[in-house]
Amino acid sequence: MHTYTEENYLKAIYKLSEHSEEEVTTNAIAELLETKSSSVSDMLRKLAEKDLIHYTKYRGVTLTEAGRQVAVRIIRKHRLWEVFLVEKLGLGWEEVHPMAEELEHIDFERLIERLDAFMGYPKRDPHGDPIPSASGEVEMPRSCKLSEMNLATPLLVTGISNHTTAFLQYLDKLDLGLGTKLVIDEIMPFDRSMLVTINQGKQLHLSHEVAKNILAVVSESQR
Amino acid sequence: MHTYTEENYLKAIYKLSEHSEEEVTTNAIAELLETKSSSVSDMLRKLAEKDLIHYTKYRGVTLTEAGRQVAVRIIRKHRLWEVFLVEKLGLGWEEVHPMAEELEHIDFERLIERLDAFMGYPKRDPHGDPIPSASGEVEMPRSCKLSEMNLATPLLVTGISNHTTAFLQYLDKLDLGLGTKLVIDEIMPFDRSMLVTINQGKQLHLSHEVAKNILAVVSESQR
DNA sequence: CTATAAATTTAGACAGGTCTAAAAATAAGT
DNA sequence: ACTTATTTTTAGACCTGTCTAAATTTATAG
Ligand SMILES: [Mn+2]
Ligand SMILES: [Mn+2]
Ligand SMILES: [Mn+2]
Ligand SMILES: [Mn+2]
Repeated sequence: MHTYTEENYLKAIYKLSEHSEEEVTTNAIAELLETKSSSVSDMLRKLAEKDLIHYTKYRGVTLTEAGRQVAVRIIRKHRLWEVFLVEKLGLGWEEVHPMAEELEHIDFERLIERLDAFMGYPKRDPHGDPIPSASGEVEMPRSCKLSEMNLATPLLVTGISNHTTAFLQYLDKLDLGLGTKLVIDEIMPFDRSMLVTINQGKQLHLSHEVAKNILAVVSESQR
Repeated sequence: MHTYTEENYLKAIYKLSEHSEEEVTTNAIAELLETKSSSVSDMLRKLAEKDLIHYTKYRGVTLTEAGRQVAVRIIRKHRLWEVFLVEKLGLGWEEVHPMAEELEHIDFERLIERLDAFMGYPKRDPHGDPIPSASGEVEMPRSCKLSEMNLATPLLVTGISNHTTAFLQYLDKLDLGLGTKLVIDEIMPFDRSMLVTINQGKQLHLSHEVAKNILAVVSESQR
């Protein structure tokens, strides 16, 4: 249908516009895709030609409905494969992302549908991200960055917004993962690092950078 | 490592040299890959440059050991994925080949190894083809074409050498698959079609073209 | 051995994608 | 408003892989 490259551009634009209403910039895409902005400019022209994006030169881009459908479908496949790799093949959540980056481009309706069924129609991937439905709906979870939450409130870790191997391995070492209960005990003003207690036990010291990449909700159990 | 295209050429050369000692010709590759012979010539020059094939202009090609390793590894992945698609996802043997054509290019050592383990280290794919080992050994099954076997001998179907959807669906309709026991009752001299009895029951009429693509061995039970 | 046919390779063009360097447009600073 | 800095786009080149048409080599048939 589309080339792998086109798909990667559409996915990048989707991810960059996911959490804000602003137009996506050429440089932002170049940085995410580790390519040059001149290459991005070129590709934007082509994608606009195919009506996959709205593009005004020098002004940035947004996805058209057609472009959004393509992007969401890729993300659906990416996350379904990640569930498979972790749940069925027993691979670690820190190593599956690069594999899913390639598997996501394979496009057979029956394969996706069967994979979904085999996994029991999962709602979230191993990093806590929502799996878009076959019709392209994405449930936007209302979790917040740990770095923006309040002291002394029972919290539940529901997502990780940095999928690099290094970061996920670090969380493993800390014994911190999806479903971990935690309370912020103290926030250091000078570097915004924090002390937290996990699962009513061990106390950890998390840098602001780490806390920014952990998503949490206020724990149900206290309501 | 290599591009998908290079991999497809190496696989094609492997398949064409699998059952004969002769050099593989440019035209044979072009036909298998549904491309033009001028494109093949070009690619052969590049593959020889990378020492993946032995190539003498106008004389045909053979794989080097390095080239063979690449080809066999692709085939290993192709067949492992086919087992997964049929055994775990419940897809039909007639529809998995195009999917495996794409999955075979995804190359992560740990993924292959885990997939192999998940499937219980299968020896054959859903079409009866042997799955190469991780170290590149391929057990060459000594089955023969049904079209070349003798009358009145108990036979066992062990492989299918045509993976097209149309052919496999036809076999499904005939109730003929891997593991089917059969005896050749009669061979019509004028068109070499044959009457066979399967599983000691139904009698079928198979064209020579069909019989050529069914692989069988003399059934153990009679020895 | 020579003429023709078949197979193969080369030449030249093109499409998709990337890069560097240069030009153009927009944003920022005073 | 004017000048400078930043962002973005264009120009020109290159790489991979494909094609058609033409040239070359090898095979086949008298
Ligand atoms: Mn991922
Ligand atoms: Mn994920
Ligand atoms: Mn196959
Ligand atoms: Mn097969």
